[in-house]
Amino acid sequence: MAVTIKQIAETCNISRGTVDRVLNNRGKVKAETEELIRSTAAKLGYKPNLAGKALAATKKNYVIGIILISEGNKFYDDVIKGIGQAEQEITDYGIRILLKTMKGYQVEKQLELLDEIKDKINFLIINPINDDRIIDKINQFSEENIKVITINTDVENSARLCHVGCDYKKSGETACGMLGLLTGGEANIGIATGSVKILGHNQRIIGFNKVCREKYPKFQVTDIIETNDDDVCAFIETQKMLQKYPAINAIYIVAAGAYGVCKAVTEAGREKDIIIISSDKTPEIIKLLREGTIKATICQQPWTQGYKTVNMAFQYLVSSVVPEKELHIVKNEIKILQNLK
Amino acid sequence: MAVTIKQIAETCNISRGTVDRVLNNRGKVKAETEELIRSTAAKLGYKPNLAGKALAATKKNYVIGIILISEGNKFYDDVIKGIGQAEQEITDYGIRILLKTMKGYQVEKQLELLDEIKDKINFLIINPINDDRIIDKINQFSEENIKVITINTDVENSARLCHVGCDYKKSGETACGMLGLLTGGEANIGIATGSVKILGHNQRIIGFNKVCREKYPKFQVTDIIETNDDDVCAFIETQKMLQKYPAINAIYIVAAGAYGVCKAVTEAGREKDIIIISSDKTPEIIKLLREGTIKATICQQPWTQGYKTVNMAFQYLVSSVVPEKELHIVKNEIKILQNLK
DNA sequence: TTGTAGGCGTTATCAT
DNA sequence: ATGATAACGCCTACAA
Repeated sequence: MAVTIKQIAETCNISRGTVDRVLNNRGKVKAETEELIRSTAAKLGYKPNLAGKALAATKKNYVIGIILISEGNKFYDDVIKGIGQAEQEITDYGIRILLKTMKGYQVEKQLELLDEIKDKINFLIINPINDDRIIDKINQFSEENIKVITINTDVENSARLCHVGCDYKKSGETACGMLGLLTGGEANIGIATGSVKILGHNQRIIGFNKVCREKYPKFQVTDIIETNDDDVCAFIETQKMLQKYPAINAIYIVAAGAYGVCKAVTEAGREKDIIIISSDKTPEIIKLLREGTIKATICQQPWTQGYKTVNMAFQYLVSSVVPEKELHIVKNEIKILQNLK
Repeated sequence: MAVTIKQIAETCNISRGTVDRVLNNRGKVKAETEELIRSTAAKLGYKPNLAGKALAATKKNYVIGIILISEGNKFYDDVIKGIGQAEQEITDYGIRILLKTMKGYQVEKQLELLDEIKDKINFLIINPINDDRIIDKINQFSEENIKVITINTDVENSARLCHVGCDYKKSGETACGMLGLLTGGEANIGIATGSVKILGHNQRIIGFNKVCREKYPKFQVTDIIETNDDDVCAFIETQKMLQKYPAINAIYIVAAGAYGVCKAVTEAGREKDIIIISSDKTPEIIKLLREGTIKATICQQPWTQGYKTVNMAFQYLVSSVVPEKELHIVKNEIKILQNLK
């Protein structure tokens, strides 16, 4: 049987209350008793019991607030499913979830949501815009004992507990590795990114280029276009690119806009001789994989991102467990027609 | 706040004890009170609270027994890691794990372990040999209220609660799909299976052939050899195969023996023109991927298999939760050099 | 057949 | 600064 607070109290001839005060740093304990308790706790190998903590925590009615830039972005569908699963599992512990969503990268809007949610929550999960005002807000929440975890996108130098997301660079590396295998290592490549202003997209391209350089010297990145994550824009830009560089025989789609890119390729009658690799697994991409226009797509475990993040918030609230790592990086998954699931 | 037993008792003007009896089917309750309690429980939307149950369950000192045919099989390393993680998380609930391992498919040995473990455990997780005597034993455990979950391999018509494992057929399909992408859909293929007597291996081949037939008509499966999951045997058989069928330019390794197969290929100086795809992610396979001899490997989430299974056992013991599905199938993961992790 | 009460481990409140 | 006690939700032994 594991060691309990009660046992520590008994071996020290001290009340459970005092032991609790020491072990949870609530103060108001004489230095020597504190010392005694800490040492015997260590000696006996005390580990707080989650079930007990959880039961006691039900009284507190904790709320986890979540802010996602998810509207109009199918990628987040699975993130939200993961959140939902975790939510189900932790309602037993009296913890609720308050989810706010928004559309597009407007700092003002996100600040507004933050203010709106602040006095209703005990923990914040956010998909932050990389802006100083947002960082300030995160730090402020943190100081007022609303701890923060960032999900999917991170911000530098903030007081967040940790970040849960993917390794964008590795995602790009994997895309290039896949393309290397599918082409025999020789290709003229067009890259369709979302925006050169978005860090994650750039990191993917950096990873892609790295593998090009180190492993596939005959890969030639001929052009990079921006889709602005919009299918129409993607369509137009891809058309232009294919006209300008007819030698292109492979395309790496870094972000959204896959449908537009593929439409331009098929309209040009090039779907047989251009190999396309994409990112993430939206309904459109699934369709394009089924049709054979896209050969493979690199995913980033969206469900797991949502699930894990909520679970870490739960652990913190109930057991004051601070995530052991600052970065929690999910896997890059390669999906082809046969393992789409 | 969620509904509790206490609340149901109060609204029914009945003691908590009686409500507990009804809700947990302990009998000895008048039919009409039972009816009353059940209906109000349903009306109020009662859901048992895990934290409460778990805390009460600590007194019971439950033990989960696990029997794995894992010795000398690196695949299980990650399964056991997943089990370990789950174990850590549930010790808080006073549940322990008792792991027994064995080597090779000897029915007698597994029966022996089953007898040895029986009176020490409250739940059984097993990687069963497909034999009637084992099935009988599983049914017997189940009747004596030691419920069973099968992991990685399943047995038909047994009283197991459910099975956690991979979809071997899809694994073979994915391997073929990958090979299709890497070869342009034209190849002379040699298949190196473990044993034609092992169900999972055969299912992989069935899946592989299915995609051949339906999607890659120019794929030709020229030869199938058995490695008996042994590298030396794999080496010898592969040598013979390559001599007999020099046209072979792709190999699908279904089970263990990858090192032996690859050794034969490199010794024949054919590593540049034979594309090799394997299964699972052992240290040898990682090495061969790094060297470029193997191009891709199809994995089956071993960690998740271990983790999930223990968690389901936990849920059953603490909350009598019977798995909602009879089959819990993990994903087939494609790993190449860049996303090995 | 039903009710009562104490305990699982932790925490919060009130009293000392 | 410390102790005592009740409570979280559930289970169980015992009493009625």
